[in-house]
Amino acid sequence: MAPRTPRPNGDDRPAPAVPPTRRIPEATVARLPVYQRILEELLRSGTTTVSSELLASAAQVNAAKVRKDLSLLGSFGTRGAGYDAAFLIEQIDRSLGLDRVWPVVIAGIGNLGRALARSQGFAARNFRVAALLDNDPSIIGEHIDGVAVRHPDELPAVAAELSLAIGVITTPAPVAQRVADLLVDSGVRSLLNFAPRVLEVPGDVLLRYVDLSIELQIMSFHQAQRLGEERAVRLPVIRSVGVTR
Amino acid sequence: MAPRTPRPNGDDRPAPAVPPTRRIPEATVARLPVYQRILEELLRSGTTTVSSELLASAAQVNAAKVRKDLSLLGSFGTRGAGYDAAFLIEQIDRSLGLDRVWPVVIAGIGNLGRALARSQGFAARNFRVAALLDNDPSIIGEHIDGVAVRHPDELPAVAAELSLAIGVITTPAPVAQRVADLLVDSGVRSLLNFAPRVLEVPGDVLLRYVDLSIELQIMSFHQAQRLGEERAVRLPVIRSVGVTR
DNA sequence: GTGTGTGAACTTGTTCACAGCG
DNA sequence: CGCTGTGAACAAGTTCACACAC
Repeated sequence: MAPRTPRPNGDDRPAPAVPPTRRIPEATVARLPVYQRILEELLRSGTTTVSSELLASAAQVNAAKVRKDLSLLGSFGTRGAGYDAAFLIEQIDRSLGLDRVWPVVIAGIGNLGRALARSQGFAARNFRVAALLDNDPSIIGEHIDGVAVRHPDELPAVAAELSLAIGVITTPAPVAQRVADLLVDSGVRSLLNFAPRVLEVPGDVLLRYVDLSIELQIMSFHQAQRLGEERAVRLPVIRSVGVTR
Repeated sequence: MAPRTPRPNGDDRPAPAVPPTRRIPEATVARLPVYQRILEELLRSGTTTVSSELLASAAQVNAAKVRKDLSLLGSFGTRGAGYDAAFLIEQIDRSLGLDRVWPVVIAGIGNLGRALARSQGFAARNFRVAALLDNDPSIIGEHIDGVAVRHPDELPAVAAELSLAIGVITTPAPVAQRVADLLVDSGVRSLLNFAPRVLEVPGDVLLRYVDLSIELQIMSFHQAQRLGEERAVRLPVIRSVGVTR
């Protein structure tokens, strides 16, 4: 399956002399944008210094986790005081690679693609919607926030010109794989897939799913779980030492 | 910060005598919908029996993981043969609570809310878009796929009537918290938040984020990482003290 | 033989608890 | 004294490897 196994298991290199940044675990990377958002809100409301405790409670995580996460980026806090919000934002931005502009291409300009093209999510940070693709002749040529919708066949030319970094797939499921192939062939190395389809891409392409149906199913599980528990509570369960409360 | 700590840390109950189903780890729950989708595609293409190996390669995970995940639901495979696809789908559905209909309310009928309301994600499985909310008078009364858009003030009445289980928040960020409170007060116990805002909800409410901006930032990190690696290979990397910049 | 189901080893992620700096 | 930064303990999740059912 994996054609080019990147590091299947046995790591042989003793220690790669400290990579560009210290190795940041995946779980931490996923939390950094959350801290980022909270810090910005705090800054907007006049707070300049923030403790791990405060950040943690806002992000609904443990304070030790916040400190560990942040310490992976470097020693940016002041003992006894906390972190300088503005400075921390800058450091997180740098660690996440948000100190550059990333050109994004959206493929599939239906309801969702259109909504995303106009969304604040791109505009707010350093993401520029650089290209829009659709194969429907009645849509091609339309402009959304100043960017023209083009036919996928034009992608190779467009990609060369714009050095597209991130592709967003909002096509119907049946064509999602074809579109993914096209994007990958044009040099796009990160794909965000909104189509309800499991895609295959080469090992060096980062592929993430944003899938409404999967999210809903996970919620369904928890909801059902809860129902099960309630049922269990109503019937036997004798609660002796009960902290009735 | 956290007003009603639900289970801050120390769990006191010793072990609730085996819950409804055997305890299914969170990571497994997140993968079940993926297996589900693959199984359905296989079934559609005529396959009736499937091995953990095949499922794994389609889902891009390890075969042992598939087997462990599935064995948590029960012993549904046949040694030497594999799993019966149709039967397995049924079992996963049951485990995920998809053998009931879940009424869903969507709050915020902008570009995204509208796109979701029409989306296949809901229709395909047992989720019924039961209510749509928006406070814009020019939208209220509009029908989307047969469901009328109503004012949030009507929510209490609507909720009582429909026993809404899952709320989807697609409002602008500034009102997201208010809408969340409203939904929670009306008895909705699972929220899917698309607004770029960290929300506070009582401990017994399940809250998940689907956040374009966070997804993009994670992609940015990996993209930057990749760039860094390339550069690291090219240059000798002399790392003295001065961070001139 | 073939492929499941599962203990046991291992890896990753989380939390604790405290030394030490400001 | 307050709060960061981090080693060490712990928990969750993954992978291996193999007994065993078909």
